[in-house]
Amino acid sequence: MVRSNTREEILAAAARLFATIGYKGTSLQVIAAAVGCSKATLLYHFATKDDILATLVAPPARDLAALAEKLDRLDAAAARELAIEGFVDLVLIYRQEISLIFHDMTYLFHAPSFAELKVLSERLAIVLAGGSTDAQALLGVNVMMAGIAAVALDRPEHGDVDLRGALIGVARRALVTNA
Amino acid sequence: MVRSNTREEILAAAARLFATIGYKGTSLQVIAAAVGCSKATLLYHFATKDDILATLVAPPARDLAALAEKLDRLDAAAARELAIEGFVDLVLIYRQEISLIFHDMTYLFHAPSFAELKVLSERLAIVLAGGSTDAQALLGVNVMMAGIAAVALDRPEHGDVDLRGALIGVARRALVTNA
DNA sequence: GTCTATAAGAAGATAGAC
DNA sequence: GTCTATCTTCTTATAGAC
Repeated sequence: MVRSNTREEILAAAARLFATIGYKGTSLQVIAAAVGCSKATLLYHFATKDDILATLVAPPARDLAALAEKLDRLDAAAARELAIEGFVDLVLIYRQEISLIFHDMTYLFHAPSFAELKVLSERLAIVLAGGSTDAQALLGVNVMMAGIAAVALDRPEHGDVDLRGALIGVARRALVTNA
Repeated sequence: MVRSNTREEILAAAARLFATIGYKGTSLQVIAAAVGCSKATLLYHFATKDDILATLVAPPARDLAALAEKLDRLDAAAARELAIEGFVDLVLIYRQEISLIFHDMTYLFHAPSFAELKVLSERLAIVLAGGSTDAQALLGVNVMMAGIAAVALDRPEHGDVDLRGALIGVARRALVTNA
């Protein structure tokens, strides 16, 4: 079969499959079947299976880095407000990619290319905790982040305006406002 | 090597590995290495790899069923209070098992033996939403449940008294008190 | 109850035809 | 750019010795 955008179709199928059944649980065979091509075609467009994963994770990682940089230039309270909205927006834009990051975090974070991602998400967590590194505040942040990422994948339909507001609402409530 | 409790050692190693790197990501080879026995010994104690998983999930499923039955006999407000504490206690007691359930939910829920677990967790979610099936209330519940389950695994150390209180606090805050 | 050896198949990846 | 065929390694599971 001849296509103009096989590469994009592979990425779309892989994102969906990785997010739902995990990286390890998704074989090249399954991705190829979803796209309607052979395993060899997958490996013509991407050097390895890991390469597909890295390609998927790069854009959200780039946007998270940009968000972290913005946060650095704000005081704690303003940073936290932007962090909440920025995190929810990232999750909504990249819901599949972020679901897979949380799904396979243990596996992913052993890869060197994800060390940066880990550092960035820890910086975001501290900002969400209001600048504190207090264990209880960070616990609330981690519950909120993991919960929102897990939930976002289950709502791939539209009506995202409401979903955005609802997620921001949950995030605000979950975070202790100890100011 | 001769042991008195190989079966229990297998279950302990499998729980830890399934929770951290997922069911599909954990091979019998890896479990056997962790236990210090051969793959054949694993399959002497358990018929299949799936049998190990089913054995691990059975106790939390049984306790969740018991909790759901208790909740049925309370009014909405009292049920919600018990549901919050009951859920956090379940997560703390069975943190590895529950982490693996959330980790491999998509995979697991295709198996018929997990249909009951899905029904039970949905019933719990409705109680946590204060008896309502309103989409926004259920969203908060789902964020809270997934977030708490995800976070609990990362805290295998002691100090569980504080962790229990902190998780209950997050849960109460995340749930909308629209009474 | 535990082991080694092995079967049967699926995994990721490569070679080479078209 | 896509395919079929193949390689190697790893998977789950079984057979049979001890």
